Amino acid sequence: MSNSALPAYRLVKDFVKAQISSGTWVSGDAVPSESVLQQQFGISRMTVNRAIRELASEGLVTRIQGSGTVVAQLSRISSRLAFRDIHEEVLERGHQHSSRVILLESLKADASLAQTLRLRDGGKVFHSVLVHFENGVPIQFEDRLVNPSVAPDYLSVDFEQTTPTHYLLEKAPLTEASYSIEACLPTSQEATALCVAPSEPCLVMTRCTASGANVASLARLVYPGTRYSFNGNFQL
Amino acid sequence: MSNSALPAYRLVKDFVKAQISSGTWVSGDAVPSESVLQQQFGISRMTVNRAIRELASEGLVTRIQGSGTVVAQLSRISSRLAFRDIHEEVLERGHQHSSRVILLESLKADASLAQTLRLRDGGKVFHSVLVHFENGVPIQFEDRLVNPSVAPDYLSVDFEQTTPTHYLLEKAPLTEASYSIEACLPTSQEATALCVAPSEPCLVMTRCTASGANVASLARLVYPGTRYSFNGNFQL
DNA sequence: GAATGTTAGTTGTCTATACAACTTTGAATG
DNA sequence: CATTCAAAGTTGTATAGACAACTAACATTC
Repeated sequence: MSNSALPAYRLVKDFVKAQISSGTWVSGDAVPSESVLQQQFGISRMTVNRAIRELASEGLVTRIQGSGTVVAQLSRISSRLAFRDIHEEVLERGHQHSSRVILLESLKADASLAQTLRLRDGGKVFHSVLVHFENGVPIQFEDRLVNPSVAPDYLSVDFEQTTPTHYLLEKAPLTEASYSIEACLPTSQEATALCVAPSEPCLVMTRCTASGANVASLARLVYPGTRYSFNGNFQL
Repeated sequence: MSNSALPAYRLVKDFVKAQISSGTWVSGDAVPSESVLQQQFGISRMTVNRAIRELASEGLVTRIQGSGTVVAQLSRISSRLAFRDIHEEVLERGHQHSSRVILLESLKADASLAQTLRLRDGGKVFHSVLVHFENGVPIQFEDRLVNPSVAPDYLSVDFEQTTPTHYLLEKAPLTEASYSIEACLPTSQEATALCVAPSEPCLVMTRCTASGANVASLARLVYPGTRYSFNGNFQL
């Protein structure tokens, strides 16, 4: 079923990967120069260059102009962690998604909030609180603050039809985001909304997203510990 | 301080990125074909090809051979989550790392464990339990099962000098890993070792690593919720 | 020995060209 | 109308060559 004829640059990549994953070459070892690989494989230097350049961008080797290429330190496993819109995520599992709006309001920013959202002190901020359900079971509590200059009509959106994440991504292209994942106990409001005991640990993601120069939104996403986990995998 | 002369492929990349981050081009929009960009920038097609190919590997655009290139769905933020050796991680924060070995033993695998580690039923498995400290404060409880065929002398290593993660990475090049992050209550043993109340939520990472055809290790890493969080960021 | 210049080797970038593989469109055919 | 075929456009891969930028080792000079 595998492609009978892999492109040449893939052969070079796979060869180097095999040396690394078999332990033949270890961290710090020199990778043959482009001209050596070029001759060994009987291909042009540009093709070798592409292969090794891609390996470098994948973090497997380190290149130093003028010096050479070495096998990278693999002490840090690095894998892509993806945050999908909760709506899409649930649908992807073949389940049904619904949500309930608990609160949708406008409030005045205090000093620290104004600073986080890069607004003037006392400026208006939109605030939404929702619960998301997967097949009728509460799975995410979403408490969100939104910069009005990014989404002026945020308060008039029907968030039982579309999610705040989806709406915001449409209104303001995402350019930057930072997040933090912790384990916390839910507040009493969160425990009630998620139908969990106040003593049950929850995964809490705090996420700040920016669009260009504006901070778009600050969200606190609470997941019941027994019903949700972040998963991922890494492959050489 | 910025490079006065960026290479041509970077100019093309930055141009396309700017269109996306400004919202001029949105998800699904067609990106100009390579020949169009080639003429607009007055450069060769290979250079344009490199630029767009790299954007595709970064997930910003989607290419379909024969059809064209479109702006990708950005509904999933994807950022690299790195797992570093706890020792390096603590040092990187400028703090001091130490660890205490609680248990180091050999045991017989039951059926389910043998299957997970891809061993024969009843085979020998190494088992280690450690606590890691950051500046003397317990920060990670590490319960680990190790495949003896990958690290035969695991039991004779001094894990107050080196960490299991570091040792295993040296003995067996990592080729694959999968992980899961949850919020749980600690077991009584974990609570005691981490000096936290049994009711305090903890972040639990379960991680399975493989080296070639062998499953190398299965680890349960427990972090006190109040002292640890996973952080990351995304940038267009 | 120390400083300087030279040289060979390496990676970084770019070009012009070529052909293959695939998609889409539209024309020709039945 | 439906099918088939052809053509144009797009991306995927590869080449041979060129020059720039940088590093490391060596030789020369002071």
